[in-house]
Amino acid sequence: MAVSRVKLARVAKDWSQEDLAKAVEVTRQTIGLIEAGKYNPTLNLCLRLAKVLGKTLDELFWEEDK
Amino acid sequence: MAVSRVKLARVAKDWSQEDLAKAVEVTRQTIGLIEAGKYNPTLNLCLRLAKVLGKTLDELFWEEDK
DNA sequence: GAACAATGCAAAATATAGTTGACATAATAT
DNA sequence: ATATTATGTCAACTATATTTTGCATTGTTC
Repeated sequence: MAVSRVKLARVAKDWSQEDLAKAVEVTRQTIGLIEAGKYNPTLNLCLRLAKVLGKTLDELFWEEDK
Repeated sequence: MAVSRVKLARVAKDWSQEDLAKAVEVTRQTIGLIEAGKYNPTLNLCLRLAKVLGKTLDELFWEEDK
């Protein structure tokens, strides 16, 4: 499966999982699980991730097709 | 506070809360709470809501400003 | 004005998002 | 080679999303 767009946006900023975790106030493990696609984050967390990564919700999480 | 865009999209389709709840497979109460802004739904539920309402995540949940 | 559909609200239960602490490993730096 | 940083994973815990049941209220509509 494709690399998560959260991970792409994170490494584009040269941030570690821990850097991102601190920026959105969750743990490193939570970021790891989200990037691994093993998780279903809440809307609030998605919004915080989008903001600190300089992306919109759609850019990080939307999938066009069916 | 402004009316939730989920509610606007729902009434635009002439659906009851229960209609929408069935379409995304949650309870009527969950829809009511989301529309009332008293809730923090999961990403999966947001995606299902967007799809059945014919909107994107950003159209329903993104806020530009700060 | 009784009957019914749509919504709001609330308490108790269940499922799962997110934490904490710890250990293992890979990569890189020194 | 060893110290350090970044990541994966796991078990046990806590917080909260979501369910279930039930009752109250507000329109309709007949």
